[in-house]
Amino acid sequence: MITNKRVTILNAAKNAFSLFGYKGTTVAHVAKLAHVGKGTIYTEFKNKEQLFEAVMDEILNDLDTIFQRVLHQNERSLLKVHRALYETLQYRKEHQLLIHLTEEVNIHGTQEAVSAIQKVEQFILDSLERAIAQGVEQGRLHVVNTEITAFTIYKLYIAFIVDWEEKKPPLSKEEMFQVFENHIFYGIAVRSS
Amino acid sequence: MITNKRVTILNAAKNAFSLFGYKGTTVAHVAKLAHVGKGTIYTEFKNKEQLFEAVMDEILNDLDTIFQRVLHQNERSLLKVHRALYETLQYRKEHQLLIHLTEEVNIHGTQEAVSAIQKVEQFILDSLERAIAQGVEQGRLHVVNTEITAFTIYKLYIAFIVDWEEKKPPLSKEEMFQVFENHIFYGIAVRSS
DNA sequence: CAAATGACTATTTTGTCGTTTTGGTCAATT
DNA sequence: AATTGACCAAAACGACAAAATAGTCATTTG
Repeated sequence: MITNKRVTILNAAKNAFSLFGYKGTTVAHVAKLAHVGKGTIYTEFKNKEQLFEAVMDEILNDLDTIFQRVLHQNERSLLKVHRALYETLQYRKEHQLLIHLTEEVNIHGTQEAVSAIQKVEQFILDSLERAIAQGVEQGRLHVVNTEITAFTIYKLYIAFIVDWEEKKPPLSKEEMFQVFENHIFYGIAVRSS
Repeated sequence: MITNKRVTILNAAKNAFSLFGYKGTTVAHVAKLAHVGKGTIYTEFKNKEQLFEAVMDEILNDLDTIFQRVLHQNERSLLKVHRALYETLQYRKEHQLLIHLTEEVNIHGTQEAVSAIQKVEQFILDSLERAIAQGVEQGRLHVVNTEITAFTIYKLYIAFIVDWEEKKPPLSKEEMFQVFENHIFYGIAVRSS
């Protein structure tokens, strides 16, 4: 066995949490998936919560990778921010674990699920804010308060990806970009003179 | 007694629902508040659900009044839309019943509460869309799709009035307007030439 | 006698308590 | 020394009883 114990357990846990959510996965189940005894898990992780946090950290890493990759591409600020956010939320939407956690928060009020989602949300907001600040420094964006702007853009995307799709056909990546461009970026005001 | 039976019951119900939400108010309680027998309620309303819907209709009426009043003032489109939405959401936020209903939806998944809130939300979206269409006709706004723009603006306000306040000090009416103006109306793009 | 009523019934909600499951430990095993 | 799974206390579940509530209807009332 070349992979070490910790990684093996972590992968098993990632799968289990992804399939069944936080409450839905038992430590015994993770142990079975990882082909280790239950006690072994407790030699690597203090308790179930810490195991879960380790898994979440991996996911935050994935998100970071996505953000870094997109933000280093050579595009105009606007498109960058859009692409970064869109891909992040797409990943978030597709990732079974995050879906399960969101459902868990609505059904039981699992504390772990709540703070996990908050952590992910805060991470996205922070990354977004940095991207915007970058645009401001380059003189490409006119922004009074980067935190407010990051919040605005984030909520707008969430609204379209989550709420809009509850009653209307989903917007494509390009349509989302149009909305973003027309509203946030250029504004709906008709310019006189 | 000059007020008729139906109105008396409706007022009592409005108070009761406002104080305790849908699940929290019992028909017996409404009867006592209205100083009528429980059976009397069932001569005017088919069941608890219909009584509740009658109360909700009154509230939608209030909202309509607010919208009409603001929209007939002589101001530029932007300010109108802002003011209409802000006052509507302010009313919504202050009205005990709507607060209780929102909480109810989060705790139990009361069907009545869900559809009531959806109804209110749809009403606001429709009114907003009409206000925007008006601005477009007058050549004051450049909008591709009034439904999408209404949705965008509405969600933005909700985000600031509900989510933002969970972690940051609330924005004043003027600050809200600034955000609205900077992002949706003028856009954050820096204009060259 | 038509409208109003509250005691009554059927249904839903809440509380309880014994059973099962699960997170975490630790003495036995490798 | 590292690993393990039987074991234990605590939490979750669920079946059932008790309480609360929506809705009905025979009786009362103005």
